Amino acid sequence: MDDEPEIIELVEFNLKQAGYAVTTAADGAEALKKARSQTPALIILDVMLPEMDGFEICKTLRLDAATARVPIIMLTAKAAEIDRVLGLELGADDYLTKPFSPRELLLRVKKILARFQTEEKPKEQLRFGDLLIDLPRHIVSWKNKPIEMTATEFKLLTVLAQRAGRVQSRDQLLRDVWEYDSLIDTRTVDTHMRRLREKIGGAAKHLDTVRGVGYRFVE
Amino acid sequence: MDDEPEIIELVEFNLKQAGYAVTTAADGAEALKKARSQTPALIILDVMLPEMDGFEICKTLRLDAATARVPIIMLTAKAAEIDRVLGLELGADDYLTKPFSPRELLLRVKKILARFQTEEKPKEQLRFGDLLIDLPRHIVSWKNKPIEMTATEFKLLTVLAQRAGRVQSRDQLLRDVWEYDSLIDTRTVDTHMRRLREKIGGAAKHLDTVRGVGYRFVE
DNA sequence: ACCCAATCGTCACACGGTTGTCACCGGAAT
DNA sequence: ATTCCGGTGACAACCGTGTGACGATTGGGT
Repeated sequence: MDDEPEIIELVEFNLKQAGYAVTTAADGAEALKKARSQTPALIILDVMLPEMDGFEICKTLRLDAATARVPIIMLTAKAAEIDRVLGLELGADDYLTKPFSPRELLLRVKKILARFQTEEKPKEQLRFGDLLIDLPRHIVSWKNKPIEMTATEFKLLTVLAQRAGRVQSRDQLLRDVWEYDSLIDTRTVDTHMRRLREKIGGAAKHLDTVRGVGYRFVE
Repeated sequence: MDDEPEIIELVEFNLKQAGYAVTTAADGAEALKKARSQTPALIILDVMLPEMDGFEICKTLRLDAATARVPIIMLTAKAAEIDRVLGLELGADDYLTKPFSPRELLLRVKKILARFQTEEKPKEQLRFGDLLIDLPRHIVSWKNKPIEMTATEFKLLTVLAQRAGRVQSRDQLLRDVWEYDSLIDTRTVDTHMRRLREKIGGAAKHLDTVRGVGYRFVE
């Protein structure tokens, strides 16, 4: 599902060669329609598409119950987009940066399919020592005692924990936690970090401030 | 990474002769461990190995995110194995049948490295001997001990290290590190270089002053 | 419909670390 | 010998972050 014919053909040829059944789509609308009716085992999606871009399609696929669980591999030209692609907002399962080799493509496809066939879902729980974050249940506990927190605080903690070790700038956090771009002050992040730290008590040692850069969850 | 000492030596000698940095491993477990910690640019793997055979190692390397993208050349005695080696299941990038000539080995190595250099992602880590710069984590360590530094110092070090070997003028550094054009004195760079050198201690040997021109990171 | 509590975004203030600048000095280049 | 350039120490201004408080909004309960 791509705009550039050569890339479509390259992907299609190699996957068919390897024995996979392939369906292609010329634009976003067609892609969504086919994905919904056929529920494929895997979707390969180019970021650059006519009309609706790959990001939009990815989000839409995730919202529809019929396709929400189908793994998605994104094709992107920019390495800078990787974080966003794999992040919460889009939730792609893997990516390939153009140009890529056929072998690379097949490897990714095989890896993703293998992972999903063994029912290994994206993690539902994050554990760091005594800190436990249960995503579907929306529960955080410290030393087996539940910690009350608001939805925003939960999401902030989740985003940081899922990128454990990597520093997240305030802008990045605003995008991923608040989900719309910087209509709000970046200092708001500070306030929420403070409230989060107060509430999680001892687990606050996981929340690092990296001066001049942002915040980081350390294990 | 081979069992037969002569072959290991042959490969190692010839690659070093050609200017490549080589690490060897005596068995599969050691190979996996080293591959994971060093993430080499290329792995040469003998099919015949004690304990775990080359096929297993190849599969394991492909499954680990740290080594999944590293190209692999397999050494095999049997021409009949070639299909399997290059096929999807193993996904090696090339092979050599024993016996092979040093010239042949070098040709393959060169070819594979050239192919893969074009699809490399921007590096997340820079390593120079005992000095490690981790960009997403925003951490610098020397001999595995973290070094505290400010955001500006980190960026200065990063910019220099990413252009390792090439001299950067003070103006260039002001543009790339401070990101706006020379509202500040070029001598400010000197001060930051001093502070950086103080903090990174032994690693300061990497930071060269090129009199009359600027600064350079040497490996 | 009304009230109350909880949550959220913003602001002002304070403090400490960080940063840019300068003057001075020693050594390299000519 | 002289000039020029980079290293060094000191310092004041500034910036970034933590913090307490406040008003707006929301949502649930009565």
